[in-house]
Amino acid sequence: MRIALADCNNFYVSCERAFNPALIGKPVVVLSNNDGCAVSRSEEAKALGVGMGVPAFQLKEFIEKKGLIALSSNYPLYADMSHRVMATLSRFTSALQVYSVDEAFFSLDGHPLSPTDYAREIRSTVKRWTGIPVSVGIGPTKTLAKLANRTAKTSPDYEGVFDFAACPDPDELLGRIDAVKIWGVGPRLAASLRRHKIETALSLRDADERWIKRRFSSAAYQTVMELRGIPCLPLQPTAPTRKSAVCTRSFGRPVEKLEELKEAVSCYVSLAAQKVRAQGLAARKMEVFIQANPRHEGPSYSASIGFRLGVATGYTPRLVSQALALLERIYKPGFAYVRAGVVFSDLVSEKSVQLSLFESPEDVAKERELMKTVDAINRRLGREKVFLASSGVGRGWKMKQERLSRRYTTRWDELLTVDVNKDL
DNA sequence: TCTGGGGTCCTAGGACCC
DNA sequence: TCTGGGGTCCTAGGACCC
Repeated sequence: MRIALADCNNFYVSCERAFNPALIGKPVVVLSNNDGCAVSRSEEAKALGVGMGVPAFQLKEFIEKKGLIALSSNYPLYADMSHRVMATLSRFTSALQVYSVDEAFFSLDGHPLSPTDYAREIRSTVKRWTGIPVSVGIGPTKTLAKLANRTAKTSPDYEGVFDFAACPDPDELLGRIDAVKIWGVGPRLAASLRRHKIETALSLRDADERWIKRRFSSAAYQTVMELRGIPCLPLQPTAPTRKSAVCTRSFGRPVEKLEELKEAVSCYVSLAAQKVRAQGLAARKMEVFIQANPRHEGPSYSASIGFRLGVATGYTPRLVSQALALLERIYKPGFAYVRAGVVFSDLVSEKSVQLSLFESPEDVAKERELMKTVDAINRRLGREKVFLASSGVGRGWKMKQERLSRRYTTRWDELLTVDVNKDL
């Protein structure tokens, strides 16, 4: 069994560079939602010492003195580029598991070329067809493919492709990898392991697996087995249907009034419900939460409340009114709220929704038709052209995106134009 | 002054049942 | 004073991932 992991290098930054070559060779970061902090960094930015998750205000000095370029995140662009990369990868394998926006696992079994040669061909094709640089790691298990990918990325000698099987001294390599870098080992587990003198991938691999299972978890046990080359995490080529959909935002300013919170929650319900409907699903459970910033002066407060809907639905007006009722129950005046969110879970297929005695199938069909129309309009004319008045008309709940690039690939009016008479 | 957002899975413990 | 045992389901919270 040979599993490969293709992972795009600095994905968001690479997407920006694909359409704006002026960014190549420069220190660039892409900021999170609301321009909050750095979430993707070019190699040059990393070399400057810009850390992952560094808040935007701390970047100011880098921007002014070191020429750092900071961009707002452009999700429509990244989503489209992700599809292009995945479509390209899928030409090379029958079993592609899209693991995240910028990563995919796939099987390399049954190809005539050596795994390394095949991976090189894949890598150069993706670069040529999409402009996105990817690294490929190969191993007998997903966990080892992940580690191999890391090696492919961090050691320039390998030119973006590394096969664990081709490694002359795997123990030496594993001995150099900090346990916390292993897929599935987070800071908490790593700290506990350290207390037992397990500090590297090598020592975790050679730990007593029964003890690991007893002392920690079955997930940790699986990690140990995977490090030994025994697959516990199978390739899952078909994407499972989503189990939840959430929308949460920080406000960027403190909000005290219930009316304003209501607008925000209404807006988030609309967005999350749209995600649910986009997959042909309906929600049976909803949760609303609000948070008054513990970092601010004065007392902090946060609360969440869940509700089981009698009948699963994706109908925004119904969901909004329910959410607002929940919000009223947890709202306490006198706090400076900085964040709110909604979670939909227990999602079921729209087609198999069990109606109650009091629902008329005709009404439900009408509701669905209405939502379908609204979604279609918003898809064509841009997000939230049609929305509930309860979401407010002040546009106060939109994301802050002050340094946004164009949606080069998904909007006709934002296509890249090239002036052929001008030198680049 | 300004520190993201969207997911999944596991586990422990409570409620309840027989 | 002694106070079962086994099972299910649900929930909250933790941990981890990108």
